[in-house]
Amino acid sequence: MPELPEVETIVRGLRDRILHLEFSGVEVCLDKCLRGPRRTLSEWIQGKRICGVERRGKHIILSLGAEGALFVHLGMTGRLRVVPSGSPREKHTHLVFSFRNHPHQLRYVDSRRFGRVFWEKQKKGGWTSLSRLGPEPLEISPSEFVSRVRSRRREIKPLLLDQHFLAGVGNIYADESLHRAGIHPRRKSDSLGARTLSRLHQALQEILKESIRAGGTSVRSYVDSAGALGAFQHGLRVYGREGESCQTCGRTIVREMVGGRSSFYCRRCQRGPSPKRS
DNA sequence: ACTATCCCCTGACGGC
DNA sequence: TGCCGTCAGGGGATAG
Repeated sequence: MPELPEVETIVRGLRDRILHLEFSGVEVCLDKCLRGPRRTLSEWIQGKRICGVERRGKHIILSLGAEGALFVHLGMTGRLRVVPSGSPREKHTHLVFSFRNHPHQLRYVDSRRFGRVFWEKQKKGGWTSLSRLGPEPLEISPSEFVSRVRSRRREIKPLLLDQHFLAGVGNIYADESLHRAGIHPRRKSDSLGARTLSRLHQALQEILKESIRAGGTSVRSYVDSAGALGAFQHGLRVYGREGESCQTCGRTIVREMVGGRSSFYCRRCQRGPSPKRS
């Protein structure tokens, strides 16, 4: 599941490998991953140069300068890989981008098909397709974060996962930061105190930065643009650790659905909003 | 403005 | 060994 740290890792890798290259074409093997007509993409991309590789939330932005940009959201299992043009295509390769005078291709692979690729012409006032995203967790200040959380009335975990509220946090980092901050995933956002939320803000930033430093978390299928695994899965304290002991207090970590998502937490370190549930 | 539910799709996994 | 049913999961759509 590529979340912010994984996407950041991919973006940094792509920056090293495809920045300044000029697209010579794209082969579309699966229309459904495109938001927009394929003819538009192939015509439009032809001869354009990649002048920036950026991230916004979980989106990868290949900037084509004054012309516009190409956006990639990797969904659950999406990958962007830079590989030699002659190398065998892995299963579920949906898009193959080629470059002028360059021996490598950029390939988009996605077994689950939840990812998508879209493009937009440059216009003033930012990208329309990203305009609804919330602030970046690594850029928002503690006080903004606190007031933003307290202005809503929702369970804290689903709120953290809401990309309109905050852009880039997914299931892994929501669970990890709530554990580090000692907050139960079902606590109502407006019931949390300023000190508690400052702790959450700090935990979130620390964990995201630690994971970026480790090259992301490789659970399931994640690899970076060069095919390398991340290492932050070794730093996870609760995610995927149902039945194991909490490293802080020793109590067994539980898994429970919150807002429709598996949530891993420690009942001692993260006290619930009510002692029972039904 | 928020919640619940469905859908997309495939690999992994359990049962037999 | 293999077939089959079940399910997770990001996010968009839709209904309430």
